[in-house]
Amino acid sequence: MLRVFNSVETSVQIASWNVNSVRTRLDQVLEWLEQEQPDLLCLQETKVDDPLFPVEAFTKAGWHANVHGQKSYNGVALISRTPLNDVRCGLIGELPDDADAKRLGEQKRVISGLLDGVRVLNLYVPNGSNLKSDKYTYKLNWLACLKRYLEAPRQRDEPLCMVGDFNIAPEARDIHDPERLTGGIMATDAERAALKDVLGEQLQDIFRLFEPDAGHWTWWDYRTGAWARDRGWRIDHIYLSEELSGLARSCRIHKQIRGNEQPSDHAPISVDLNWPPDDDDGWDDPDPLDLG
DNA sequence: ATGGCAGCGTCACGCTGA
Repeated sequence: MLRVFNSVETSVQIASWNVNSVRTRLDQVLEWLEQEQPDLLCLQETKVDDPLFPVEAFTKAGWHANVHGQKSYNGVALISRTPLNDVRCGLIGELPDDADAKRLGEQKRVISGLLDGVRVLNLYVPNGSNLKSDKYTYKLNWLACLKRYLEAPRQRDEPLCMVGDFNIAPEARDIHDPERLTGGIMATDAERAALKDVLGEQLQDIFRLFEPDAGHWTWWDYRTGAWARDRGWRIDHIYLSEELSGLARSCRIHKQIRGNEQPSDHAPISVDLNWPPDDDDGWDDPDPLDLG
């Protein structure tokens, strides 16, 4: 819920976590919510059909759950302290009679809702498998569809917080071994260009506003002892539209969660925003870079 | 160059993820 720091300053925390099965990770998710108390947690890879989603466990703990899932694969959810407004599932609905969008919507990868007037868009971008796979083409098509979705007038008018598992490392500094891995899946020029196209001039990778260095990862492969060797990728991101990016106080990767017993292969990420903006207190807003 | 680990569905192992 909104935390009041003084009479005029409020803050909202939005988080994202690919949990790799919400049922297997349920206790860890509830524990993290209890500790961190975000206003909204966006989940990806819930891997469960809606009737089997453990809604009650969240309700009992005082959370609201909006779900958009499927059996075994994909699946996204919004877990919030207060009810969200105008929850929408999928990219379709904004692109009338678009067969391509409908086909891409068969996989449950998108859910969004309004939190205090901010459109929070929770994404699970396709992985793409390998460069020769049909899934790779699907990934690029999916990103092109997302771009058109964001360009629709209704989307452009709302302050946007776009979060999730993007399955793309935007730059060399987002991979533990860029020399070896650049050009492979999650690090091709085509994927990076498609993501840049989605972002346009308006959406900022908010983690990079606070941390320019390499060595900050959100995903560590289960195999090859990647976690023990800290060989990771930064593929989970938070993007903010122009009116929000100046209000970010911090952006954190909750790395220690990857060290849990039976962990997800992803760590949560979160952003703290001064929201709603305070514009009538007679003081200049502090530079968020000075607060890191 | 390849596989490795984990979860799912369904009960021995193939599919998928990243």
